[in-house]
Amino acid sequence: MTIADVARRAGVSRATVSRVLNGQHTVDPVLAERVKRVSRQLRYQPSAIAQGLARGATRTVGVIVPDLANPFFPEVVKALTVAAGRDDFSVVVADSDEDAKAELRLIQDLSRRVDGLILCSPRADKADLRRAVRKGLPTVCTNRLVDPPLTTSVVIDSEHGMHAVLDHLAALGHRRLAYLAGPASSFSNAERLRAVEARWPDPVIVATGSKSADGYASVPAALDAGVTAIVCFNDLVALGALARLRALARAVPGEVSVAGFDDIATADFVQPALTTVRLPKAELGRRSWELLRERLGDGTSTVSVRLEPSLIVRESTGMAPGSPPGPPTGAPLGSFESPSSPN
Amino acid sequence: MTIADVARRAGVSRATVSRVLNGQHTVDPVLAERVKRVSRQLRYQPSAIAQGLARGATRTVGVIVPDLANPFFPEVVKALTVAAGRDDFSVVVADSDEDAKAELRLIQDLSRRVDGLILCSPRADKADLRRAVRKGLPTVCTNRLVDPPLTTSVVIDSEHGMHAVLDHLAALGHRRLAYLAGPASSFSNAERLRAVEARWPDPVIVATGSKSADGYASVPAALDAGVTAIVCFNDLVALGALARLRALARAVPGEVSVAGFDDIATADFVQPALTTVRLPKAELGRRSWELLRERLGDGTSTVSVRLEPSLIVRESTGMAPGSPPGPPTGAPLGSFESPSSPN
DNA sequence: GTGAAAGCGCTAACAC
DNA sequence: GTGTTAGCGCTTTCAC
Repeated sequence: MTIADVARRAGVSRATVSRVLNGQHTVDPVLAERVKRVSRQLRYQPSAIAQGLARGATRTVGVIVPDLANPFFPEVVKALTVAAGRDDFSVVVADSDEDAKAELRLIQDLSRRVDGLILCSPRADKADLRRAVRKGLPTVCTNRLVDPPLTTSVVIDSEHGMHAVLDHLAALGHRRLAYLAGPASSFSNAERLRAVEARWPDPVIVATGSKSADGYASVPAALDAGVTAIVCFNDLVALGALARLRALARAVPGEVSVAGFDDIATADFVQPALTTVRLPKAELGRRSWELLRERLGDGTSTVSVRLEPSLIVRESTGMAPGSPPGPPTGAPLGSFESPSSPN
Repeated sequence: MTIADVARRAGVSRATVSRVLNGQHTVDPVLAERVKRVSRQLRYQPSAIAQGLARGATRTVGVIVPDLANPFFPEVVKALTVAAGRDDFSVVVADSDEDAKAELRLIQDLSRRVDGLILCSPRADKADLRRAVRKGLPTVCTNRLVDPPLTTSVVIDSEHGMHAVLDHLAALGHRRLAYLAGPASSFSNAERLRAVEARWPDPVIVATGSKSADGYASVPAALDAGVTAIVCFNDLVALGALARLRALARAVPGEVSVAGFDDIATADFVQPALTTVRLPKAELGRRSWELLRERLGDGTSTVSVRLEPSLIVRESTGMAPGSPPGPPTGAPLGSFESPSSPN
């Protein structure tokens, strides 16, 4: 079932079929109608492969994420897909399983079949990334700055987000705090880590991963250091931490407060509901697409975008044990939102 | 950067380059080495598009899921991707957002660019599905039987799974039970629904969706009917139900027991830990690939596979209020696992 | 307005 | 062994 079949049955040339099917208005309405009818009854579907080769473009973009099982990424991908779809682009998703090598392989593989790439929270190191993307196709990164002129990024103001939780916790009277640090290869983690260390006196840093099981495993280390507050790399880790604290019979937020990052849907459905730094997931996806679309066009837009997170205070954070009753001495923060702004 | 560039620089024909790069051993080792060296230093990457057109096959399969944000699907997809990767196939994932129309569009779109399709829990109706897949490329469905000879499936024995929870609940003394039914378009839901109605006397059926917010919203209706046990379409819904019960100050499992389906990772990290029917997600993915691979080969393997779920008893289910203390009268079930078996 | 023909980058007969 | 050649299914000048 090729364009030739349609052309023959419609008594026109393949060129004409192509014109009609691509909405060129330069065709006799009568012929156009005939072509449409025939291709409909033949259930003709042009081969995207052949179109891709002939056009030199596939109208497809690839997005690579470290872990689809972390609901954060699907949220971003969904918004991205909708936005790209509006511009008639398809998106294909791939999961690197938090593995830098696999990520690099996926970049290579996808590069051969798509018009552009969106790397969500890429884990590969700078040099490898630069090499993989070099001379390659239009690429945008989310959650990471990579060689700015080469690649354009949409990032989150992690410092702001971290400061927001930290100030909130300080106002509640907490003095000893732990940060459950995520993957060493995560740029967001590095930024968050830097922000805690800069803002909080002598924080306890516990290296962990990005999954609930990691959070579960890391709680004892934090507790041993005598903390009353635990800030986690992400919500999945925070969920694990909550579970461990419960297993250890530590009241949350009575004895220890817990906060996460991301604001995945589940954060609001657990007990106690999770206080977290919400990242604008949908906007992250949308903006990523917009940036990529620009690069796909003229090619050399070099602006990056920075989005602002917002603190969502729920039930997992409260007064530090032994703090004076009544409102905290710091300014009440509550749940504040900051508008995101381009940069 | 095409194969012609490599050929020129290596002083051979394009055919030879192609042979070398495709691992044909029919080439002079000296030439082969030279070709490899040149293509390496030119950083040559064959165009998957051109290869696809020339070979008539892309070595890529598409998988369509209703909702990537439900961790159940990423688990399946991950296992599927690993299995396909072992056979040198790439996987592209698409999310239909629980929308039958979108799903059909995705089938159409992907059909034009992949060698085979895996439809996870497809939501479109039988007729549309049959039409979309008809004469189309090799397809396998998971979680749904669709026109068996046309499409081959890997399904879960939902009846068995439902019976397991139901028996467990009955043994705990429950008499009034609600089933929070998922999307009407879900085959799994239809099967589970049929199983409750066949096995439980006068169950309360509450129509809901597939997300936590749906579960949250549906709890009052169940409570109004005076139930002491709630079985949910999936774990996400169960998480929402748990949250609502807490908001309503109903003790779980003291006053009401809750169970889900799937066993997503989070099920074990919430409070109380969720009793659920575990579906063999990894095996679902693996078997789907194996079935598709067979169809990709000779083409007409027509066997389907049925996998067995297992009841995982955690903390969200307990004795019905007012039941006699001591062990339940029914046979103790605990957490039992049944080996999955082909069919 | 329409068709013929060239070509996208690759593979695979088929000769040599 | 290796090169020549003919496509794969489509788009797109370029004549007519």
